[in-house]
Amino acid sequence: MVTMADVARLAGVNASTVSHVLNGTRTVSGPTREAVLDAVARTGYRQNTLARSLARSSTTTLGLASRFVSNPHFADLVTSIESTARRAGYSLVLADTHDDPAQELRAVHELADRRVDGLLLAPSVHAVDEALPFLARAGIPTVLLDRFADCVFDQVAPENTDATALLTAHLADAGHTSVAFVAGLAGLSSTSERTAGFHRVVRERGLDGVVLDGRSETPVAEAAVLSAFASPGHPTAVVVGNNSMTVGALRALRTLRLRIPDDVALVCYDDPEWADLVDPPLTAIHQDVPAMATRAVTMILERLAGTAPAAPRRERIRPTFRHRASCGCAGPVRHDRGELLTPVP
Amino acid sequence: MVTMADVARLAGVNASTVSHVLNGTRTVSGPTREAVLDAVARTGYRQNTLARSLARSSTTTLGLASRFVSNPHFADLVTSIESTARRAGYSLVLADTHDDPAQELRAVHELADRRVDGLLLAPSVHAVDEALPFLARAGIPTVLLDRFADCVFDQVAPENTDATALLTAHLADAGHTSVAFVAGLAGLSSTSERTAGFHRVVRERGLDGVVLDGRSETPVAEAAVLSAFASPGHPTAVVVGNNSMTVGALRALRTLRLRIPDDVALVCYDDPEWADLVDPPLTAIHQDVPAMATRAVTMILERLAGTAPAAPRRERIRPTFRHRASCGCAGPVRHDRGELLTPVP
DNA sequence: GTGAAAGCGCTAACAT
DNA sequence: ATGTTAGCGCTTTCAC
Repeated sequence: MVTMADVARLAGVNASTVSHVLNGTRTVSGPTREAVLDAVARTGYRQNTLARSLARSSTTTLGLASRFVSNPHFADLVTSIESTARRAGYSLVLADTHDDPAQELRAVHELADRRVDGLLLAPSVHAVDEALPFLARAGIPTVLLDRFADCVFDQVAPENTDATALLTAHLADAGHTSVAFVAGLAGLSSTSERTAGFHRVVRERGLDGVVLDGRSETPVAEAAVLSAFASPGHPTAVVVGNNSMTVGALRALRTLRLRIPDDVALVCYDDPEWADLVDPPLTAIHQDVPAMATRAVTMILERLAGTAPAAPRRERIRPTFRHRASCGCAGPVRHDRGELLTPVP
Repeated sequence: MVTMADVARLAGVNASTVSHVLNGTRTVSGPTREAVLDAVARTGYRQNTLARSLARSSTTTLGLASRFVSNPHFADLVTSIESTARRAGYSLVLADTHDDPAQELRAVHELADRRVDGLLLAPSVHAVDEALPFLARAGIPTVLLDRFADCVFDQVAPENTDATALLTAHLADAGHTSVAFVAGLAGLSSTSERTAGFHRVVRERGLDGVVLDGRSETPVAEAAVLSAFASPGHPTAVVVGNNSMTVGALRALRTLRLRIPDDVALVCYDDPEWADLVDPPLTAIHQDVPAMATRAVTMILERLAGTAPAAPRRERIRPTFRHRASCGCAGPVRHDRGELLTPVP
C-alpha cells in the first residue's frame, strides 16, 4: 500500500506537509496543496487509520457490545447507532456478548484493546462483577444500553415497570383474574422491572398471577407456555415479556389449540414488525429503539466532549401502548399498523 | 493506559521479552515469564491492537459492508459471520452501505483505511463501477455475499432462479393463470434472478404474469400491491420477492379485504420467523443464512491462508421449500414450524 | 509556509 | 534465554 511518504516524495514535499493538507491542520500554499492533492489522486493514497490513531491516541471509534442473535431490535439498534455516530465522525465496531458474563468480558476487552473512544454496552446479568469494574478502571467512557446496572456510567433504557403494569391492568380491566407472565432472562434489570410491573398489578387487583421463565428465548418460552396452559385450570390471559418470547408463546397456544383472545388473551412487551399481521393483531408495548440508540450515542459524545454533567445520568425512553385485538377487550381496537392510542403514563 | 514498557520495567525485563511471552513467539525461562505475567496482572495491562497491527501489518480483522436496516437477515448474518470469524481469531468491523453506491464506496474505503485483512461485501447495484475496482486495485481479499457481480472475487449467494420458478410453478400447478411478482431493488443480481425464475415459468406455462416494483422496501411493495390488486380483474396469485416486501404485500391485501388464499394465493421468497404464525401460514422459500455467512468467511480465510484455488469461486447456497397454507393448493400442508417438504431441485 | 525529528506502542530481526 | 534496535505510518512540536 502506498504511504504518506510515497505521496510526499511524488509531490516533492515533506510528509508532514502531506499530513497537514489532508487534515487541514495548518495553512499550506496553493501550489503545494495542489501538488499534494495531485499526488494523492495519482497514487490512490488512503490513510492508514491504525497509524493515525496510534499517533493521535484517539480512534474516533465507538464500540458496541451487545447480544447479537435473537435480539429482534438488533438491526434497528445498530443502524441508528451507526448513523448517529457517523454523523459525528465516529465509526462503530461491534462485539457480541451473547448475554453471557464471560463472553461479555471478552467483548469488552477486545473493544478496549482496540482503543475505542467510547463504549456502548447492553450489560449482561453479571456485568457488575467484571465488565463494568474493568471499564471503570480502564477509564473508558461508557453508556449502558437497554438495561441498567449499578455503576458510575450513564444509562439509557426503556421504561419497563409502568408499561408492563399497564399491560397487566389492561387484562384485569377486561375481566381477567388469572394471568400469567412470561419473564425474560433472570437477573436482567429489564426482566426484574417488567416482572415488578406485573406483580404490582397482581397485588393491587388481587389477581391470581403466575410467572413463567422464558429466559428471553423463543423455544424456552414456548415450552413454558405449553406446560402452564396444558391443564384445564390454566390462566385466561398472558403477558409476554418480550419479542422473541412472543413467538414461542404464540406457537404454544396454537399447539394447544387455544384461541386468542377467546380462550387466552395475550398482550406483550415489544411490538414486532408483524404484530399487525397475525390473527388477531397483537396488543403490545412499542419501544422506540432508534430514540434509545440515538440518545445513547449522544450521551457518549457529550462525555467525550466534556459537556456532560459530572453525575451519571439514568434516562428512560418512554414506550407507547398499541391497542389491537389480542387482548380481547371491548375497547376501541385498530387492526391497522397499530397506531398509538394510549401513551404509557 | 499502561504500556508494554511499563510492564517490562516492573518485571525488570526488556519490552521485547514481554512481547514474546504474551505472544508465545519464543522460549522464555520460567521465572522470567512468571515475572512478566505477574507484572501484567498487577498493572492490568492490555495490548494495544493499533500498535500491534501497525507493527505486524495485519489486523486479524474482517470487514463487513452491507445494508443494515431492513435487512431481515442482518442479525443472523452478523452473528454467524462474527462467530465463524472469531473462531479463527478474527474480529469483525461493520460499515453500512445502505445499498447505495456512494455510501458503499465510503464504507469500503473506511474498511480499507482500517486495514481489514479481508472484506465481505453485499454489493450494491453499481458496485462494479467503483467499489469493486477499488478493492481489486487495493488488493484487498474480498468475497461477495448475497448477490453476484462481475468481478475477480469469490462470491456466495442463495440460489434464486430455480427457487422462484418453483414458487411460481407451484401456483400454476394449483390452477392459477394470472400471477403477479413483487420484485426487489432493480439492478441487484438477486432481483434479476428471481424475476427471471418467475418469467421462465410464466413463459413455459403460458401464464399471464405481471411484475411489480417493490424496491425491496415494505411500503413500496405495499403500495405496488395495493394498486395492482385494486381493480376487479386482478391476478389471483402473487409471488413476493423477499422478506420485507412480504410484510407490505400482506398489509395491502388486508387493506383490500382480499382473503388469502381464497381471493389471492400468496407465496414468497424468504421465510420470516413469523411465517408460521400468520393466518394462513406462508408457503415460502427458506434460505440458509448461517450457511452462506459461514461459507463466505471460510472462503475469505482460505484466501488469506493461500489455500484457495486461484480462480474466483461462485457458489450457491441451496434454499428449501416450505410448504404451508398461503398457496391454497391441495397438497399436503403443515401448519407447524414449516418443516422441509420439498427440496428445491 | 515548510521541513526535520521525535514519538505513539508494538513486533521482529539481529545481537549476544 | 534475553536485550538492542530499527521500523510500522502517521501526527505534531520545534525550528527556520
